[in-house]
Amino acid sequence: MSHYEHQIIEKKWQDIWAKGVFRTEDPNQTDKPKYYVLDMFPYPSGAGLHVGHPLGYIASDIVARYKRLRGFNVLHPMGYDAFGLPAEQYAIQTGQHPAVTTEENIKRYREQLDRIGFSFDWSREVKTCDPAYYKWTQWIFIQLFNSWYNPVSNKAESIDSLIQIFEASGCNNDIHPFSPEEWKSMDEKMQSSVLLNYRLAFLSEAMVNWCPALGTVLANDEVKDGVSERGGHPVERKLMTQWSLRISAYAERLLQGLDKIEWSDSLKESQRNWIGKSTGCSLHFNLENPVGDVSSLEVFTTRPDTVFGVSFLAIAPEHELIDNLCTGIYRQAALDYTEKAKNRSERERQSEVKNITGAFTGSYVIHPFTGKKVQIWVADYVLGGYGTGAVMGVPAHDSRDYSFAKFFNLDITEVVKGGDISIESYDAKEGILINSDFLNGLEVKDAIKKAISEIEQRGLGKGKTNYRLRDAVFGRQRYWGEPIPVYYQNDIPKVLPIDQLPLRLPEIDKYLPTETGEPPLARANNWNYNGYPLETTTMPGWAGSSWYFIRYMDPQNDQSFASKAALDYWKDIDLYIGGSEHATGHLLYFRFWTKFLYDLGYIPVDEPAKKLVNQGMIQGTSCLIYRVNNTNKYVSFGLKDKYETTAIHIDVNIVEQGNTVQLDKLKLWRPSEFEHAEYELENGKLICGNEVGKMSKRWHNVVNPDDVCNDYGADTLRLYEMFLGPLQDAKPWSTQGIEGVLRFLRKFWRLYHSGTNESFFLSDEEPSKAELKILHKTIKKATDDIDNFSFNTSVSAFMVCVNELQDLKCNKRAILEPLSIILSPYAPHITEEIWEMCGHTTSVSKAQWPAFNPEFLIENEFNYPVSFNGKVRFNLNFALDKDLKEMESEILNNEQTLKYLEGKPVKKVIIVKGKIVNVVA
RNA sequence: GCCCGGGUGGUGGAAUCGGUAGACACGCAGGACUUAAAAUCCUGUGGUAGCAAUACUGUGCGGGUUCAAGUCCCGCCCCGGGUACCA
Repeated sequence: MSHYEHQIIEKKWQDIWAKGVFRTEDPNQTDKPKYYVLDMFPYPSGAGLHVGHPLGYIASDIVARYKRLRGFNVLHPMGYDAFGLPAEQYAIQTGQHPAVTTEENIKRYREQLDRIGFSFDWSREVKTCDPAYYKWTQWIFIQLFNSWYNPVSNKAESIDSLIQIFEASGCNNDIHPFSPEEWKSMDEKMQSSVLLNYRLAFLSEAMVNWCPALGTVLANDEVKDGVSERGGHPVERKLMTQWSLRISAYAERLLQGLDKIEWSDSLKESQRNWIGKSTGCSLHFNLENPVGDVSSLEVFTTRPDTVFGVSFLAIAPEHELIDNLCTGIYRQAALDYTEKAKNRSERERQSEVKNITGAFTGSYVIHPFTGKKVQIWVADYVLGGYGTGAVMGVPAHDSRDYSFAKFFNLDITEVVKGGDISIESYDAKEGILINSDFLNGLEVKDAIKKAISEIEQRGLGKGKTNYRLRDAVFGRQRYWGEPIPVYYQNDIPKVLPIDQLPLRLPEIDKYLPTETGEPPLARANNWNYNGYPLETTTMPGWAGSSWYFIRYMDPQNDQSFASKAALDYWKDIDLYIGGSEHATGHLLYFRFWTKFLYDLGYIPVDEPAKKLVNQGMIQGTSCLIYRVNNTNKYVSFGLKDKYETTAIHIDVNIVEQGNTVQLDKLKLWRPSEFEHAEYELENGKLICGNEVGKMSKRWHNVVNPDDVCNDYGADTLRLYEMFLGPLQDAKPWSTQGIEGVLRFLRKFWRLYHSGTNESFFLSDEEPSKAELKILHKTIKKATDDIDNFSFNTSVSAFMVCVNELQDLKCNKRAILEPLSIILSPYAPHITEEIWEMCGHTTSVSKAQWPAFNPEFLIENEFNYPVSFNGKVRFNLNFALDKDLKEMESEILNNEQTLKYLEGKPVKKVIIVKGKIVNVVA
């Protein structure tokens, strides 16, 4: 074979690899260090993979192959996040079992992945919908149910330890304190409901995001801008009894843990914002007229220093005392307002943020320090679900309070110097306190401390930390998810015994809720345990993905979720690659479950992934053609402004060079529309417009990697996706430039084919200094670039290397064999073929990464750019160890120097060794 | 609004520590080989002026630090992503 024929080579090696070349080594049989590189596993959708999906997989595969060459035992698995809404929606429409369609999709994904030449260890594949897998997801749920978060030891512990505390010393929290005797006298149901307030998996009545169109509840991260993330359906708030996970118990540790992991700053920042820690204090304002036994309103503030600037109190429309506080002539108007505010949907409230609304309740509180009467208002900018649902209004130093006070003409008292409160509020946390009695003259930071200590001393409140992070709703009114292993004995929720797992998903006739509105599982026959009804909601999509990285370590184990030996060897993920869209969902839940399992001693690490890299999205480039309105005529891009036109998306696969529509293919694509249409061309061509956006069927801009593999080969696809730009950046897909990569591989191939009739030939001659320099320069660059995830520049380094070796007509084995090893992580098929032609009988993936020898790069001279006042004028060659004084005099005596000095005296000569010379005149 | 990125040729991008801006690739122009095409190879390619050597100019805008700034500092403009009445 003298030509590079990618179809033949790639098929050949993929078949050989499928025999288990990339099987992970058993930790007991090897002393190699471990390296765990993981991709976020895909949801197998019916649409298959597009060219954007493999981007991260290619990067991780390069790292995996590189680490193997460096002598690591690499765990590089792949699997499927296989439970989820789309399969179920499809089942509802077609009646096909989601397990069947999911399995078909997985098969197609696998074929597509195999064509790209990934080195996954498929013997470790996991599927979250497999009962052998979800048995352990259910097992973890049971552990969560059987645990509570002990604030003293600051970790999760068995619920039994809490029961012991209750039996020995009762409970003295503010909400429902009880004595040991009272605890013992409670019946089972009462005890169970008390314990539910502590269990990490718990049943509670809570405000949830209810999506009527999907017929299910959604977690906070599954709702974007008031609509569901999947499908874009409206979401409303609804009070429901739901299974939830107490992630809020881990808020502080999830925050602290970020400091010790190597994740991108933007991603850590998203998680910090989502956790939303704020420190401040609670503060009680006594009511002028107490309501029953409630004598005060509690607010939470991060700015207790501004307490002397309070000119009103504002409470949320959901506040529990609202009915009691609305009094006198203001009562009706205030209640009307409350009712209206409560009925507005989340979406409306969000879209009308700028509108200032509120109503005076007619009630007052007494300012704890000044003794003055302060009005209580109800306002929808105060949220019922955060803090205490009540805030102190300090218009001078909070922009929302400021707009509110301006709108309703309330007092604005400046208490921190630094701004101009006649124009806007001064929110900054710096300045000197004024008009504030005992705080006067203090800096804000000190004033906050002083105010809190004063508040605590007078018994008005306490220093306090609040988190925005809410507990995660865990039940879904859906079929296609893990059944929750819970049954109800006399209405008391109990978890199934471990030996009853997995609790298999039952067969049902239809995948819809029952006529009475119960979840689909209620349709199942005999859905009970020993006659007691089983839970009918299922787990959310993120349950299985919260721990899958552990299962890959020991995927077939049926005694435990992974053996201790496997866990101790593999520990955590060294490199995790995936999209940033999971920042506040999956990546938070998976850290939470890891910390939980760590607390119970099941795993040896409390952070799942040491390093995380977000690959950017590959966007689609849509192609648009322009139809003249009310006609059947289409005009080329440059002519569209002459008419009133409508842009129409057409299939990108019938467009050449990014903008030339192939008319014959267009007519075949949609004959009814285009076969008999009229076309106005430019230079004989129909030119289309372009638009960059998400790659999706809807815009006809999906490019299938299979097509690219057919036309150019998997090695070209791999190199090209890496060459496009930095891994982390978003970039639109375009095949402009892919030819260059194919050309590079052909050149590379030709280096090894310098024999007669371009047959394979390598010379065993000693390589020259120049050849060794090129090779070692490239080894160094390739090594450094993989460590820095700078794959685009290493591809260009390979191109430079091949160009230079070609110029030298290099055909030396001592150069070209190591070159094929360092290229092999990027272009595994062509390098396997060449490695075999070189006479090796084992895979190039079993070779050793060539050692970099810096001696070959040592230069003894350097061609210095000589600049005058910073402008480079000419170059001079000097030995690198030359005496600087001598250099200086030689430069100054150079005839060109005289020319550029233009007679001016030399002030200074700066010589930076091996870099530059600058003459200052 | 706030937080995080980013702004460099016709295009994707490079410049990792403040030291020759534009590597590598695409595209384009010209040429070689060929009956022709494909493939391959060679030359040129930031802008302006010039036959050329060369000169001036040039990394979003305005200022600053420095012998030297795409890179550092100050002020602004624009683009992308995240997030929000979170007190």
